[in-house]
Amino acid sequence: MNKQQLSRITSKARDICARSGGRLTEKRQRVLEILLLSDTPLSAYELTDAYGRACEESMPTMSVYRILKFLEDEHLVHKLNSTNKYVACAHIARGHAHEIPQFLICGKCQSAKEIAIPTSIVDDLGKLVGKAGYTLMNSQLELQCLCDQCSVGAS
Amino acid sequence: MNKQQLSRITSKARDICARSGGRLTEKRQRVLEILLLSDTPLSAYELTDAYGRACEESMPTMSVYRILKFLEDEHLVHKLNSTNKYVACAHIARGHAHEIPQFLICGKCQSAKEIAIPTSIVDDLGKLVGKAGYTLMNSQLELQCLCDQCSVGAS
DNA sequence: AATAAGAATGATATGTTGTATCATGCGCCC
DNA sequence: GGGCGCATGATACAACATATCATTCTTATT
Repeated sequence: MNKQQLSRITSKARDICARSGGRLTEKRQRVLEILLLSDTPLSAYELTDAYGRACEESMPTMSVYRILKFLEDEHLVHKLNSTNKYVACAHIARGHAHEIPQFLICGKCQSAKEIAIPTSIVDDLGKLVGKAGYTLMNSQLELQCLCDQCSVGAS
Repeated sequence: MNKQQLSRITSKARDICARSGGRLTEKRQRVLEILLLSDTPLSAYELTDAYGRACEESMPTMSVYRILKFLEDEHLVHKLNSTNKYVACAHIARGHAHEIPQFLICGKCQSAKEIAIPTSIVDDLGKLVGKAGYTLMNSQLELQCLCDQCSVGAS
């Protein structure tokens, strides 16, 4: 991702925050940028370290958690429950559809790709859940995978 | 669950362990029983407490973790990654098919129901994942739901 | 510009989940 | 019954997360 793309995304993110009455402060923006530039999801503590390296000044982990919560509330960041790590939303630049995010997580290189679940599968799941006596409230799938690159390397 | 059902399941569990060269010791069996009798998934620390209450003697949490690992390896217990809690496998008594488990977790009463995912949905997911450049290695879905009972209560 | 209100961040403590490691106990086989 | 291996206990610590109160920064209003 180049600088231009990054600034386009953060600018869009700023708009999204403003619309909900929030503010994308410099620290919040830096945290978001670190996640946008990272190849893999990061834990709150890894983010704390990365922030320290990137900004020549440290941030308490507590603040990182608060900022992550803010960014999650604005749908700019997602949390991976299976790994306790955080990723930037892949759809900030384009309309930001608020679809339920699905993640493919490579078990080898830890990369995570955000994809959209087709309506048909969601519907099938919903029916299945209904037959079991439950109602689907939300479904952020996190699928344990191997990415093609790691697949090749392991051959 | 009555005593007869319970002993039928633990007996079956003992067979499963024996077949893989393991032993369902008294402590392992007690931990399994606590999970079988619990209405909701339990964390390792909740299990430690429950064990203490049920058995008039305490067990170090470390041992609970070890026992949970053993039971997981024998496919007698599953871990819910989204909540860091543990549930007894719902299929111990009947052949124990080793399907990929799927869980419906009620956000209100915390109950978790283990269901089987139809092959068609798994296949669809696999294709989707393939198109995204990944290979599905394993898929234990944990769907955030509301159970019918809680649904009614909230009306 | 002074100031008051509220939002954002810092600092500190503590709770929760999980792993590492070494010691001890216990059953089983020869 | 002596030794071997598996199971458990005890202790320490690492990683993830929240609670709470203090401080600083923004912004609106006068």
